[in-house]
Amino acid sequence: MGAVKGAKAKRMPRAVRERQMMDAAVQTFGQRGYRAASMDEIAELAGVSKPLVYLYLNSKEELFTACIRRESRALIAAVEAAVEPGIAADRQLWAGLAAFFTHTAGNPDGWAVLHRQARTHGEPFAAEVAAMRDQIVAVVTTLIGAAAREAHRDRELAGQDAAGLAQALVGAAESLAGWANDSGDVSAKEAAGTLMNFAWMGLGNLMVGERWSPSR
Amino acid sequence: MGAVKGAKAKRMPRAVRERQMMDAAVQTFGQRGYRAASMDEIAELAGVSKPLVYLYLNSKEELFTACIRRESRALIAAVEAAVEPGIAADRQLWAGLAAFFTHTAGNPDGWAVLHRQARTHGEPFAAEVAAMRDQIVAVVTTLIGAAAREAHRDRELAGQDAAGLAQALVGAAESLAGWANDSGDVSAKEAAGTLMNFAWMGLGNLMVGERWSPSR
Amino acid sequence: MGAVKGAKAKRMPRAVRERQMMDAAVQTFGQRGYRAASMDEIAELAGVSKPLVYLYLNSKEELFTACIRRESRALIAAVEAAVEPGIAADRQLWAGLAAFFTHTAGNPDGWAVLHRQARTHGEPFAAEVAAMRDQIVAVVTTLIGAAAREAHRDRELAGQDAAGLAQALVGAAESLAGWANDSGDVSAKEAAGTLMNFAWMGLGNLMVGERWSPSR
Amino acid sequence: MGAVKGAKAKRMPRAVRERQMMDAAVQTFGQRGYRAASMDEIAELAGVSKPLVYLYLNSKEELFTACIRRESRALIAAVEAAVEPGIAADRQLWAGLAAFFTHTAGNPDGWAVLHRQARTHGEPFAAEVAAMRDQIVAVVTTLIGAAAREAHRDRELAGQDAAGLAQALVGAAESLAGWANDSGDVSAKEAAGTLMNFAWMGLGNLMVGERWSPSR
DNA sequence: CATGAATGAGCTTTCATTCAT
DNA sequence: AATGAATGAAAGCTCATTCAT
Repeated sequence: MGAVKGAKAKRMPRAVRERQMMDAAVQTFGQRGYRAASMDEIAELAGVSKPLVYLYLNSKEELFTACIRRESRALIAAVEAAVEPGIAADRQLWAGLAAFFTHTAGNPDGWAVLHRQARTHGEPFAAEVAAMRDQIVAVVTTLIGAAAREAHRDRELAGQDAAGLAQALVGAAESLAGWANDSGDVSAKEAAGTLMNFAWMGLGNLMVGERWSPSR
Repeated sequence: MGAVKGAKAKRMPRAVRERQMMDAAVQTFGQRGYRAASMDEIAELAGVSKPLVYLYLNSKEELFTACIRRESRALIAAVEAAVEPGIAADRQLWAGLAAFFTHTAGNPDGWAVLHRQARTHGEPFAAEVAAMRDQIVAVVTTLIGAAAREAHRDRELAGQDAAGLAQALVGAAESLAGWANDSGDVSAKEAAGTLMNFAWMGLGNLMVGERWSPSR
Repeated sequence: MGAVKGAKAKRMPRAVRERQMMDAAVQTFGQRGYRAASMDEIAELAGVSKPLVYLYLNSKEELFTACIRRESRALIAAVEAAVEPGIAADRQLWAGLAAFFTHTAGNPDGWAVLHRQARTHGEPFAAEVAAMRDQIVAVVTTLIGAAAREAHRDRELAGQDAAGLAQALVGAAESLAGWANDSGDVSAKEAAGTLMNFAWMGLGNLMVGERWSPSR
Repeated sequence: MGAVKGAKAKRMPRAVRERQMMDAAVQTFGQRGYRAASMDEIAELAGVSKPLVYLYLNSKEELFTACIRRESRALIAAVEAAVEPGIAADRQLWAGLAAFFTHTAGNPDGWAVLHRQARTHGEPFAAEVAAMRDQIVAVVTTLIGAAAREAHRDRELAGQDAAGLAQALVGAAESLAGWANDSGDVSAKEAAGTLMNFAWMGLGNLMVGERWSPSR
């Protein structure tokens, strides 16, 4: 993860070459940032010449956009694959969060591209990432809706509210991820547990000793 | 808000010029990003020549650092001014959050510098903003501890727990602030309310219709 | 001499372009000095764009260092090629001096780079040229030692003495070279003759034991 | 020597201020070189504001020229003061050389300005230093002429020859000075002695008509 | 007598991008 | 399918020089 094949191998099929380039690009964009990443560096890391990068991916902007799309799809796929429909809503949420932490921890450059770089560099890219966020929000909203119905309540949360809550959840997750990494050895599942405690039970309940647990 | 005096006025005292330059820098860095912002643009926006910017602020890096510091101080000051010691912990938290959202909404470029740009562009700057964040997290941790004691419970939250929760809360707030600014039509008080609902009550309670309210 | 092909010829192999650039650089550095020479001027004189100069030679400092090295090697080679081992020491010395004056006269910009510019602009460059000078001084020291032995005298010049005399001789030669170039109308052979007259008649006496003393 | 008064003292007579500026300028030009020396640095070292430097000395070029003139005069004066007319020519030469070594060793920045910087930076300055050199050459020529007459020889050395010899002498002196400094503790008088050994024994023979020739 | 404020012009360096092969 | 050669444009930074006070 992170390291990219540098060994020169000539005449590879286009799809393979393209993947190598995107791997190199994600790594470079994630670590250096959009502006600081140079096409030279990306090409060298991918083990190809610069004109080839342009032949396949047209421009720095398109390359960055392609990276955002690829990483978005991968993240969404990881989260969606983890959520088992049919089980209780809170369990689904927990599974989704765990998958989110696992994927971002195992793919830090991709996550950096999505979370830090794409939102930092103006309209063309921010829109791209907003679309992905909307998809995640939709998943969360659905889960919350389902939970509300489970609770036998007609009054669902309004869309705006759900969007805000999803924002807060992702922000809390990001923050926890950074803190957990710095504090040493907190696993993705532990982080998901902590976050569920916070999000599902609320501080008010936590303070009177209640806890959320996956095996509740 | 954002707009800077463009009218050329010659021979101003250094302190005034410096403020103009920093205003222009915050605006430019916040909107374009650290790399994309050019010293030319900053100078022009400030209504001075580039050499003067260098004479007073030495380098792009120092200028950016100065912006981060100034905006950090302003944000901390705004939050601390809002928190009235002595009242109930949840009310204090709400007041702090409201001040936070108010300040970031009224100062979007400054907030972008702190939240988006400074953390995206490497160690010298990230450290600067991390220090400020730690100050805020410390305040929140204290509030959560106080709230736990108020709940007349001997069993306090462990230090680690409180710290983790504070991290999650601050992350959620940061994320919401960006979202509220972008969405345009969410007021600071609404955002603070949403977050208190989420954080204090927990999703579990929200879905069965309970709400947190400041006038509880 | 000095003039460089200005005719634009596109797509030349790297080695050729590099030589053109170095030619232009030596000319420009020699005439303007290190600081006053601009990369723009060098690139234009070489008939290429500035980025190409940087692509091949990395920086002004490295370019200057490369010039010093190339000119050093050329000068040493010219002198060494002229000295025929086996003939009398004074004839060897004369041949070396003549070659030295011929080379510097035919290559005034290169000589200016070595003698005037490199020594004037700080450690990185001065060290480079000092190494070359030491090589020449070593050769001359050896010659003087050999001459002393040829004089059938048991009392050789002490090592220190020979080294000091070599220093003085090389210094005198360097000084004369600059003067001969500036005066225009002094040929290399004339300069070599003048210096031999001055130096050898003195050395001749020293080697048979005579000394000058203030209290003579 | 070298260090310049930095203490601020207001309202000094013009002559004093000018001297302070020139001291600072010589030091800065000598150490940094003409181009690398900045008027800012000179003004600060002199303890005055930049406009004052311009008021008194008009421009960087004029300032540099003034430095060259002042240092030239000082060097010439030192040498001329040491040469006692009436004593033997070789003793006079020795006295002059000793004074030269003493002055340049005690005034390294001034000597650097004359020997390294002035000759390195184009016409306006090179001419200035050439004039000084001519004066020294004239002194040496006179001495040699006197010596030739002392030797009861009618045939004097031609002017060109004398100029070349003076060049060689100064070059040898410079070279020896550098070498002596690096080798540790060779005093000005010792250096002068070594050089006289080298030069005078040679000159002595030249003046009685001997010549070296390649076909000897 | 002395200076704080200010700038036009130029420098080194980098980068995204394109030919010609 | 792939690349070595080449560049226009712009960015960060510095400096000699001048006003207005």
